[in-house]
Amino acid sequence: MLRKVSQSGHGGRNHLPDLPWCIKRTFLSVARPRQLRAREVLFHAGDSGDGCYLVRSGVVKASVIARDGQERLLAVLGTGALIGELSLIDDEPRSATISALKPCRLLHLTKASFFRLADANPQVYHQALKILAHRLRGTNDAVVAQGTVTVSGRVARAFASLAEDLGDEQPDGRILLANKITQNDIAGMAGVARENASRAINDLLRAGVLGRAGSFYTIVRMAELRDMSEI
Amino acid sequence: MLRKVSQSGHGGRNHLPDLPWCIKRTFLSVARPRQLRAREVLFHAGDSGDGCYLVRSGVVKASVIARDGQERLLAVLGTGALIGELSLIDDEPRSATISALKPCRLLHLTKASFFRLADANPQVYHQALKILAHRLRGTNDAVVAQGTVTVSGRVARAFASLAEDLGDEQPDGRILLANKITQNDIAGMAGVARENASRAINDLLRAGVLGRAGSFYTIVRMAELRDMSEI
DNA sequence: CCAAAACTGTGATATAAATCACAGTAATCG
DNA sequence: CGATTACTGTGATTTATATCACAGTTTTGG
Repeated sequence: MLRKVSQSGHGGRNHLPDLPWCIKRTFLSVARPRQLRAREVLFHAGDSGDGCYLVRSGVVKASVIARDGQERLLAVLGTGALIGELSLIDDEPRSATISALKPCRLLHLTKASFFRLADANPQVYHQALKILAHRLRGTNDAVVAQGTVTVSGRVARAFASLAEDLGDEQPDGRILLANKITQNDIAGMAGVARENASRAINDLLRAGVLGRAGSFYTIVRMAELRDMSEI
Repeated sequence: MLRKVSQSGHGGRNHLPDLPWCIKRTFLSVARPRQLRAREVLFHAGDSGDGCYLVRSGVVKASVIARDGQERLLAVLGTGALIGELSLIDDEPRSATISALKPCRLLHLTKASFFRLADANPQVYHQALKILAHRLRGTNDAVVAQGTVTVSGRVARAFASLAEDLGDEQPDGRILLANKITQNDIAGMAGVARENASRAINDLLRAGVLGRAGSFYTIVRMAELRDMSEI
């Protein structure tokens, strides 16, 4: 989880803030543990589903398959992320597929438990609203960016979003993406062809905005990245 | 407001469902009236703002100006729409500019009143969560569509969204868009050049999916429109 | 009611990005 | 540890969409 950055920077896009204490407490008091092996699917888009999950450790991805078979990655989420809240709230089918990128420990909270606890403690409702509002700001921005920003900008945006969701700030200020990320992942998040993502990534590496060690990227100049992806 | 369609069809995208009774009651009990003249701006993106508004009559548009000066239209909203809920919840600046397309009567609900009432009646929280969850599903879809769907598909999607937000179902099943809509509006919603929106609209008119009377469009075959805009 | 302003339709051209093609490199697993 | 599979980089080509140009039409407001 990202620490300093997520707290200082207001501008997070698809970022799930560290869960507020009252939501965390809700989870810890009644949620049931669930394990995922690497590559295991938690649920598919379209499944009906009860309740939501908290990622206690590991990394998952949220994706949808477009009509033409292309996979669009919505986010890569690490420890502390909350997933499946939409179906918790509205009983509609899962809006995305969640699958594990590494082995995960999750906590599952049923709809019934959530509302029982929230009804008893409106703080929980208030925080849940904040979480959704934050996500909504992020997706609103993404819609506009998608139609306005160029390919390199969208690739920059993908990295910024990854930084928020699973970045780890180092002592020297760089942000380490604590998971192997492929060009396909980036392309899927930015909604561009893999080849063009490749070119854009290399531009960022050459410009020194990004760094790479193996297939682990680091973000060297976050501000610049944000600026590029700004709408 | 759309009636039959909004209730039968699950698939609404950017649609604000008719407000549930408990939210409506909240508004009616404590909100203060506010008038807008045509073209008047309620607030700009970036403004700080307290509280949210309910559209009692008239039509407004929500838009953002991209960095390059291009206006992106997020939605055109009619009677019954709720606007400004994000800042109500999280105290962040307004995420979009709201301006009146015709004279409007609004009701303004302050943050303090909202939370006072909601704390006393968790039903209100539950419904507010549902409203945000619904919007989030819509914007999630829009992000994917934006990157996946062709220009004509996005134009179709813009019309579908307008139908949800201010369509009026006629006895013969057609949906009348109860406001003058320009090609610029459609282009701004679809995120395409005006000229190309023009071509796509004319294709839809020729195909008989849309109809037009003056600058009032009607949706003749909603199912087909949805299908085209599907991701 | 007339002039100015805003909107529309459609061709011609330019351009960003997708797609194709393929060789080189790294990762996985049997 | 060697072989298959997955990932990466980069050129060449094609394609969808933006942009330009401009004439015709409607709407608006003084």
